Amino acid sequence: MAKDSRRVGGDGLKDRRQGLVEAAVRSIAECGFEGLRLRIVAADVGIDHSTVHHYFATKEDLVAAVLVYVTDQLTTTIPSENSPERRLRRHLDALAALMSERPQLFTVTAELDLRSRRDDRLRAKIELDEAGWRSALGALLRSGHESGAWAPGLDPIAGVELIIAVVKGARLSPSRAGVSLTQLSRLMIAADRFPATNPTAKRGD
Amino acid sequence: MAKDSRRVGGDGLKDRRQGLVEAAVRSIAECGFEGLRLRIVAADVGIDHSTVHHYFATKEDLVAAVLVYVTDQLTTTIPSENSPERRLRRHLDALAALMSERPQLFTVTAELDLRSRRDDRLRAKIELDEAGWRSALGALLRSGHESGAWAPGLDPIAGVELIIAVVKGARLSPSRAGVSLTQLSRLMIAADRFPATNPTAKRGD
Amino acid sequence: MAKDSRRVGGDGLKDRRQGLVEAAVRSIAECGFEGLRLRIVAADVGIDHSTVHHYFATKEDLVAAVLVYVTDQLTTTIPSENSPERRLRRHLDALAALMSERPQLFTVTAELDLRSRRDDRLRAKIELDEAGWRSALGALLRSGHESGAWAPGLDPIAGVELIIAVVKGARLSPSRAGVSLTQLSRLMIAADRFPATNPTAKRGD
Amino acid sequence: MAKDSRRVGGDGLKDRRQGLVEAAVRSIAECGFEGLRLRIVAADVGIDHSTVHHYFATKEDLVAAVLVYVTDQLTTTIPSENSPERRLRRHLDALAALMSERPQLFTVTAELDLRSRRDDRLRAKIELDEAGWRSALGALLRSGHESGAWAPGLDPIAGVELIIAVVKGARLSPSRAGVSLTQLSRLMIAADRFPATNPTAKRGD
DNA sequence: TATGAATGAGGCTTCATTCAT
DNA sequence: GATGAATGAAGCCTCATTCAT
Repeated sequence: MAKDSRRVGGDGLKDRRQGLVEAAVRSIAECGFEGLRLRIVAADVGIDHSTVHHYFATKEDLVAAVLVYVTDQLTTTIPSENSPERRLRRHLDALAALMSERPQLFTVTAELDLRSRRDDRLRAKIELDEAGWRSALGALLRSGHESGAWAPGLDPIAGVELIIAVVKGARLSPSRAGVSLTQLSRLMIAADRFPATNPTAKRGD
Repeated sequence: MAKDSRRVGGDGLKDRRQGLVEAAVRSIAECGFEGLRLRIVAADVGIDHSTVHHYFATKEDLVAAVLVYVTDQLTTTIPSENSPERRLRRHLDALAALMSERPQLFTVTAELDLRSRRDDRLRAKIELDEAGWRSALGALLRSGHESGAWAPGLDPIAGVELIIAVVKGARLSPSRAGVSLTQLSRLMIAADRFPATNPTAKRGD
Repeated sequence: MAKDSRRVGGDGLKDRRQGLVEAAVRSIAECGFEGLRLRIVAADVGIDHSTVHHYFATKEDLVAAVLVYVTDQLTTTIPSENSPERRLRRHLDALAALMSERPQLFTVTAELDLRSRRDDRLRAKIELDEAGWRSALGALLRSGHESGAWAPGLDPIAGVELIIAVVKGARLSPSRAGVSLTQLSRLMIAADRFPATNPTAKRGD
Repeated sequence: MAKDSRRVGGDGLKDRRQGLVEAAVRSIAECGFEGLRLRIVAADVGIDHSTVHHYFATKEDLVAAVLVYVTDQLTTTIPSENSPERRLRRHLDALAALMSERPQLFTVTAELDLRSRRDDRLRAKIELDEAGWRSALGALLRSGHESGAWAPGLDPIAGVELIIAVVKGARLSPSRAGVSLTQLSRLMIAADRFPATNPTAKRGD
C-alpha cells in the first residue's frame, strides 16, 4: 500500500529522488494539491524538509516529476495483436485492473487534470500525453469499424471521447470502475462479437 | 455570464450572501480549492475581506454553501413522462447543455468530488446527493429494461455506473462533453428505438 | 537618538507607517541592508512582523519608502540670496551640521548608493535626485565664476563633481565631516572673498 | 578584467585560494555583501560549494581575506622624490587611474567601509590601514606647507581629511573620479606651482 | 582535496481569523 | 453591517555549515 513499486537493486543512489516522488504521489492522493506539503513529503521519506530542495529546486519541480512518474506508470500500450474488440476489452480491463491495484495513481491523475486548468505548462504536457492516447484509441476504433466489430451507432471519433470520459469518470471511484468499464466495452462491441457468457462477469472469454 | 439568475426576495439582505457564494464558485472554478482566497472572493463582490466573516463564520462554511448552491443549480429532475429511451436522452442532453452553458458549475463539482476524499462531511453530503441521482437512474434503466428500450448487453445496475462515470468524466472538457454524452445514449438505446436521423449526431452511418 | 523626528499632531493614523520607515532607517543605519530584517523593524515599533505587510506589501516597498523618507529629509535647498561664495558656505555648513545631527540619514544614503548598483529602479530614483542637486550646484558655481568668487583653477563643472565627492566621502565619518567640508569651501572660494578670521573655525563671519 | 594578475609561486597550491578571494571580490563588487554567496563564489572558480570550507573555515574568513587582498592591491606608496605638489598630483593621479582600471577594488572598499561599522574586527583593520595613509598624507602636506606649495587656506590637517573624503566619495562613480581628483589637486596646489598647461585638465582658464 | 547529501536556523510572505471602532 | 489593524501559524525557500565518503 505504501512504497508501491520497484526497489531498485542495491538501494541505489537516486532512490531518494524516486522516494520523494512516490511520497509526493501518496501525499497528493491523500490530501490533494491543496494539502501537498514539502515537510510532510520529506518526513515520509525520513529527511529534513530542506533537503527536498537538494533534489527538487522548487515545489513545482517536484510536481513536474510527479506528472512524469504518474504518466510513466500509467502508460499502457494498447495490445496490437488480436481482433479490435479483443484489444478494446483488454485495454479497458487493464485500466480497470490498474485502478483497483493502484488507485492513488488515478487520483493523482484526476488532481493533475484539474490543476492543469491553471497551469499552462502542466496542461501542455498532459494534453500531449492525452493526444497519444486519443490517437491510439482512434486507430483502434477505426480498424474495428471496418471489420464490423462495434455495436451499431458507434462512431469512431465520438467513441474515443466516450472512452476517455468513462475512464476519467471511473477513476474517481475505483470500487465501481470495473463495472463501468466492463459495461462500456459491452455496449461498444457488437453483440455477435461479444462472448455469450455471464452478462456481469468481468472476464468472459 | 456572472451573477447567473436567481434573485432572492426583493434584492434583499441575503443578496450579498448569494453574491459571495457565486464569487466563490467563480474563484474555485478558476483557481481550484487550492487557490480559493477569501480576500479575492471579497474583492470580487466589492467588500472588505474581513466582512466575509459576517456572512460565513469560517472559510469552510463558505465552501459548504458553495456545495449547496452548486448542487441546487445542478439538480435536474429526470423527466417522468415519455418513454424510457426518450427520458434518458432528455436527461443526458440536458446535462450536456448545462455543461456548455455553465461549465464552471461542473468544474466546481469536480473539485468538490476530489475534495470530498479528505473531508468526511463533504463526502457525506455529496454521497447523499449522488444516491438520489443513482436511484433515479436505476429506476429509469430498470423501466427501460422491461420495455426493451436498451441495447443488448445493457445491465441496469452497471448502466447506472456507466452513466455516472461518463458525466463525471465529460465535465472536465465541456467542449467534448456533448459528443461523449450523445455517443453514450446512442450505445445505450436499442438500435430500433433510436431515431433514424439525429440532428446532433456528427456522423450518422 | 531614536525616533529622531517630528511627532505628528495627535498620534495620527498613519503614524505607524512613518514609524516603520523610521525604524527601518535605524535598522539600516545600524546593520546595513545586509542586516535589515522585517522582524526587527516590526519589533522596534512594537507590532508583529506580519503586520508590516499591512503597510508595505513587500520588503522592497519598505526600502522604497526609506529612500523617499531619507531623500525628503536630506533635501536642502541651496539658499538663493547673498553672494555665491556665501551661498556655497551656507550649503556646505548646513550639510555638515546635518551630518553631525543625524548621521544615520547619511549612513543610509551611503547604503542606498551602494545598493543602487544592483537595483535599477533604485538607481533611477537616486540619479534623479542627484541630477537636481548637480544642476543646482552647477548654477551656483557658474554664477560665482562670473563674479570672480572662486579660487583660481576652479572649474564650474569639475567643481560640482568635487563637491559631490566630498559630501559622499565625508558622510562616512561624521566626526570629520565638518573639517573636510570647511576645508573644501576654503579652497574653492577666492582668498580675497574669504573672511580673514581663524583658519580652522567653522563659521567665520 | 577578471583574474587580475599576481601569480603566486609557480601555479602552486594556493592558487585556488587566490582564485576564491578574487571571485569573492567580483561577487561583492557586483552584489554587495548583501548578495555574497559562497555557492556563487565556488561556482565562479569551478568547485563545489562545500569545498570552499577547505580553504576558508567560515564565510567571515573569506571576507577577511578579501580585505587583505584589496588592501594589498590598493596600497600605493606615495612617491618620495620630487616636490610636494608633484607628489600630491602623482598620488591622486595614480588613484584616479586605478579607479578607472579596477573599479571593483574600490567598490569593495566602499562595501568594506560600510560593513566595518558593524564589525569591530573589520573596523580595527581598516582603521589601521587608514591611519597609515593618513599619516603619509599628513607628512606630505606638512612638507608642502613649509615650502609654500599649497594654495592659501590649505590646512595640513584638514587637507588630509579632505583628500580622504574626496577619494572615498569619488570611488563610487569611477567615471567621474578623474575629474574630481584633478580638480582637487588644482585647488590644493598653489596657483604659481601648478603647470600652466595641463594635458589632463578639461578646461584650462 | 573534493564531493554530495543533509541539516537547521532563519527569512519573506500569505492567509484565515479576531477585535475594536 | 463594515472596516482596518493586528495576529500567529504555516509555507516555501535560502544558505552556511557539517559529515561521510
